[in-house]
Amino acid sequence: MSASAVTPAPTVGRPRAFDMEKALQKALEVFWRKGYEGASLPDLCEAMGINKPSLYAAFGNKEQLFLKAIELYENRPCAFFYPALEKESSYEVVKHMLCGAASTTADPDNPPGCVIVQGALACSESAAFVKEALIAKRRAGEVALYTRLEQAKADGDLPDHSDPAALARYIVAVLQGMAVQATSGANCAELKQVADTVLSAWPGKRP
Amino acid sequence: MSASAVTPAPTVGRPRAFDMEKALQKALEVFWRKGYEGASLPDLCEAMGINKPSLYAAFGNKEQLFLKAIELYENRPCAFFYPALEKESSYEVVKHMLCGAASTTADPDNPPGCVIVQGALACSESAAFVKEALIAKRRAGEVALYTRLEQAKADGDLPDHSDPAALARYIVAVLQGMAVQATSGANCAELKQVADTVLSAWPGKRP
DNA sequence: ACAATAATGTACCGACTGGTAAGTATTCCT
DNA sequence: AGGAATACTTACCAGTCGGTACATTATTGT
Repeated sequence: MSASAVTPAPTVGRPRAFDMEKALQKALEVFWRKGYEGASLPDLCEAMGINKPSLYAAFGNKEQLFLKAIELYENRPCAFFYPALEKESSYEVVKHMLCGAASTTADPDNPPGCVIVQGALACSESAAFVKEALIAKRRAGEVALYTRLEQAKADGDLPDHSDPAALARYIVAVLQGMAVQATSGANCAELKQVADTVLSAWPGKRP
Repeated sequence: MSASAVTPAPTVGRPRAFDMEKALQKALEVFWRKGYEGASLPDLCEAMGINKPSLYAAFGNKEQLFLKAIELYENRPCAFFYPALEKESSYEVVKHMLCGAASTTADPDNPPGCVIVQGALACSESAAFVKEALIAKRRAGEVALYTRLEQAKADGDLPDHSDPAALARYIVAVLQGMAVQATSGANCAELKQVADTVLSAWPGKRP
């Protein structure tokens, strides 16, 4: 499923002079900070330490580079999301998501916010495909949480009158709002206060 | 304070062939849908029904046009926010904000979302001024709500142990998250469910 | 040693970006 | 009627955009 499996390392020819994953990491930082359209090819090349032909040979084009950077984002900085679904109670699921979002979106070692939110929120028609891809990622997260909360309701963890779809949408809205707050300069402690506010009123059972 | 007061309508010379406010309304729609950088001058001119020299003569440049469009946005589609602060109880303040946001960001007659959120969330350096201006607008809203919730606490509307700053940040995060959800395709009913979820756990007194 | 293969650096491409110079048309004031 | 003032239209500007052609360099297999 990794890129090297799709494009196996060639045995002949001049070897690549840069580390693809490190370059992708640098590209992610640029897209994260500037968005898909705000990140120019010179921006990306400078950060990645390569030039345009190398970028195109290794990653296809700007759009494919972005999609690969998003894949890396989901596996590294944003790796807290799907594992949180495995927690035993809905309270802990939500707690891990909210605290993970607070830590990640306001991490001083990374650009502020969430690239899946701000990568292509409002953009020109030429970025429509990327915008739709990010919408799909956001919806997938919401659906996964919804499914988990359905199970919590079936388990008796959430009360009978609760609406898992509405709760999932609510939590996802808070996560996305925290990302916006991070780009506005909110720090981790401030975002954790938001998380605590949500958790203090969570209808599910406590651990 | 309006533009016509700063630039009084001239009594001599060829009269302007278009309605400045209607043109500004059209520009707002383009910026709302595409963001500051995603909206090109041909996009804006076509929607406004004028050509570039007329745009520059009437509005200055793209940046000033954007700032004037945002001003219009605050006075029209987003006019619910500051009046909501006048409501008698913190519950009603928050209710009006959440319901107003649900109606505005998912209004089928307007682009989805909130231009103050998505107008310049992640962008290139050349849009830094616009980005900072939008951050300031978002913070101003949060501060205004914070001040109102401080008063609610002093009034005994909110419990003594409550933290108005954290509550204001929480509500603003939900509002911004709702805007992101609207750009992802959420409709008004779905966003109202988010609003209801927040309101059902609001710590303030009910009307 | 030599072909085959692949990555690199340079230099370029057409299209588009925000912005403007200059000439023309329309109005008010005298 | 004529001048002054303003807006409109056309055509253009330099700079940047994403993307690539081409020659060069570095490696492997024979």
